Amino acid sequence: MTYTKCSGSGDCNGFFLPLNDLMGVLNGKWKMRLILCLSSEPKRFNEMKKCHGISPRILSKELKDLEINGVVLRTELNDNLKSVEYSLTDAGKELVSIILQLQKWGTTHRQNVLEENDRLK
Amino acid sequence: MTYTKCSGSGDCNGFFLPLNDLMGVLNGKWKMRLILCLSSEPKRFNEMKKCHGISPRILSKELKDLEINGVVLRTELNDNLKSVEYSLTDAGKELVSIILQLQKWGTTHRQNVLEENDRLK
DNA sequence: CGGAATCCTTGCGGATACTG
DNA sequence: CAGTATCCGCAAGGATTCCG
Repeated sequence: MTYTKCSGSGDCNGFFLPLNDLMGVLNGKWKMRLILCLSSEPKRFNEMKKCHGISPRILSKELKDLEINGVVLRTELNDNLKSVEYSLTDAGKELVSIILQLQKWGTTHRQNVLEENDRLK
Repeated sequence: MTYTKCSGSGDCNGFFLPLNDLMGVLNGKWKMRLILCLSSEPKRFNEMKKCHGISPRILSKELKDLEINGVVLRTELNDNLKSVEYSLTDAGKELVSIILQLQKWGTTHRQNVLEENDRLK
């Protein structure tokens, strides 16, 4: 698996397979947000819904996706309140640190772009 | 800016702002791929097009987005061939290492999920 | 409380042909 | 060679209502 050659029609598909997997896990508008949201502490369905202004249909679907992909753990609490708690798996916690790096990049980078735009005026 | 509290209607919006920026930069189906594709060496328009099977309209748009966000640098070569070279900026190169971490996560994680599914049979 | 069902809109991305 | 222009389908995401 080489990084340098990208000739031919689909030579680099093998190289991008793991990235495809990754994007299948983090795709969409909400997944990274939800992961960060759970990074501090486990939360219940309605807690997350209120926080982000996400519709229940989407939230349910996204959490299910994350659960299937081993990022999130769903736990039904036996408190006679039918409440459910969502938390991060170990794999999910590994993702957090990477997402935080991306976030940090976003912060400093936004700063740079803004300064650049100022300079061009 | 606290990580732990997420109560109220939109308290955590401030926290997620940098993530929004980041997702504006990396959103869509192609951006991360293109960044990785350029990580080894600068490439020209048609090189990238052939490699990924991406339509010219999308490729053009994606590259323009990446350029605006300071990830990619567009250089017109003076070789009388009207050829254009795309390369990564320093900010873009910083992104590569993070994306590679995500990719690595995808690899090991895919493995785990597959093993888990085998175990359940 | 934690969802499922239903309906609807938007815009992303693809295909193709064309241009300077 | 490096894009634009035009058209189009589909799926992601949103709003709302209902259910156990």
